[in-house]
Amino acid sequence: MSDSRVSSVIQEWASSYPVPAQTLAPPTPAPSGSTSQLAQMDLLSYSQSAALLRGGGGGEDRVSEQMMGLSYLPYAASCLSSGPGGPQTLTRPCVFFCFQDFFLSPTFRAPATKRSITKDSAEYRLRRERNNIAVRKSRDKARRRILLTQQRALQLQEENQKLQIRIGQLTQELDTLKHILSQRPLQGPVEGGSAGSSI
Amino acid sequence: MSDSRVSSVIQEWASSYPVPAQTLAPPTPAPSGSTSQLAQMDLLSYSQSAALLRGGGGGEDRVSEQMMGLSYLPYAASCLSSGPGGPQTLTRPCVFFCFQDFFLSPTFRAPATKRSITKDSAEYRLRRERNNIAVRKSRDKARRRILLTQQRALQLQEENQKLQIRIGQLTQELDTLKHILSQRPLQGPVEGGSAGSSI
DNA sequence: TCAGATTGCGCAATCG
DNA sequence: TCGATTGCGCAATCTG
Repeated sequence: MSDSRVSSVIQEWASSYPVPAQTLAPPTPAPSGSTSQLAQMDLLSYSQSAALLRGGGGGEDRVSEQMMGLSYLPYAASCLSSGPGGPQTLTRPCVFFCFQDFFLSPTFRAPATKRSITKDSAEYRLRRERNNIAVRKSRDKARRRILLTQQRALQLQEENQKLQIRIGQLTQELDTLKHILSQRPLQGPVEGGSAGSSI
Repeated sequence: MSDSRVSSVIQEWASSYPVPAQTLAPPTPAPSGSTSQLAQMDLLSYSQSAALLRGGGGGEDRVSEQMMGLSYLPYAASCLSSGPGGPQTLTRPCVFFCFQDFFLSPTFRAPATKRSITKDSAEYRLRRERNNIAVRKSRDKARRRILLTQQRALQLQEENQKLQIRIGQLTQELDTLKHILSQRPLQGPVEGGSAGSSI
C-alpha cells in the first residue's frame, strides 16, 4: 500500500544531513528525451521552486505555465519510485551518490532521532499519525482559504455592478443638471449675485 | 484592465462555480455538538456532499465549517474505508438497494472491468497509470483555477477602488451643480417675477 | 458500461 | 525537533 520510495537508510541520511542541492548536485540528470521534463523541475531546488510557487504570484504562474502543459504526462520510469520491495531509485542520485559510500560505512552512525525510524516502529506510526493530522488540518485550511477567495471575488463583482449602476445614475443626474443650467441664463443681476460658475 | 473583460472572466468563472447568493452569507458557526459534527457529514451522501463541495460554495463552507474544528483529528475507525478486499459499504444504499437483488443475481455477470482487477495485472497498472495522469491533470487545472480566482479578486478590488473614487468625484460635482442651481433663480425673473426654486 | 475527472486520504520530502 | 506544506499515488466516486 505505502509507496516507499527511498530506502529508509538513505532517507535518514538525507534528512539528517541536508546538503545544498546546488552545490552538491550538479544534477545534469542527463536531460535526454523522456526525462527532460522532470529534469527541468529538478533544476530548481525545492525551496526555490516552492518560493516561486507560493509567494511569487507571477513566478508561480510562470513556472506553472511551463509545467502545466506537460506535468500530467506519465512520468519517466526512471523518476518513478520502484516497487515497494525493489531497489529504490533516488530522486537526486547525484547527491547521494557522492557520499553514500561514506555514510553507509559501518563506522557511520545515524543520529539518535533517526534510529527508531522503521515502518514497524511505534515511533514511525506516531510520526505518521501526527503528520496525517497536520495534513488534514492544512488542507482544511487551504480549502477555507480558497472558498473565501471565491466568495470575495463574487462579492466584489456584485459590488462592482452596483457601483457601475451608481455611476450611471450620477452621470445621468449630472447631465440633467448641466442641461438645466445651460438653459438658465446666468442673470442674477438683481442683487448682484455672483453666482460663480465653478464648473 | 477593462471592466468588460474582468466581468466576462468573472462571469465565466462564476458560471463554472454557480453559488447561490444566499449561500454567500457568513457561515453559521456550527451548533455546538461534539460528535454530531462528523455525523452530520456522514448524513450526507457522497453525491450530496460532493454537490455542496463543488457547486455550492457556501454549502461547502458550511459543511467545512462544521467539520473544520474536528476534521483533522484522527478519524474514527468507523469512518475509515474498509479494506480493499473487504465488503464495501455502499455510499448510496438507496439507489443500489433497490436493484442490488437484480445485479447480484447469478444471472448477472460482473463486468469485465471488475474481473481483471488484481494488483498484479497489467490491466490494473494500466488503469492506475491512466488515473494518475488524470489526477495530475485535474490538480494542475485546480491550481490554475485557484490562481485565476486570486488574480480576479485582486483586479476586482482595484477596479472597485477606482469606481469608488469616480463616484466620489461625480457626487462632489453634483453637489456643486445643485448648489449653483439653488443660488440661481428660475430664470426670467425680470419679466416673470416668479422666481421659484425648482430644485 | 466505460473512461476520464474529482476528491479524500496517507506517505514522504521539504519548509519554517 | 515538530508542525505546516506540497507533490504524488491510490481508491472511491462522480460525470457524461
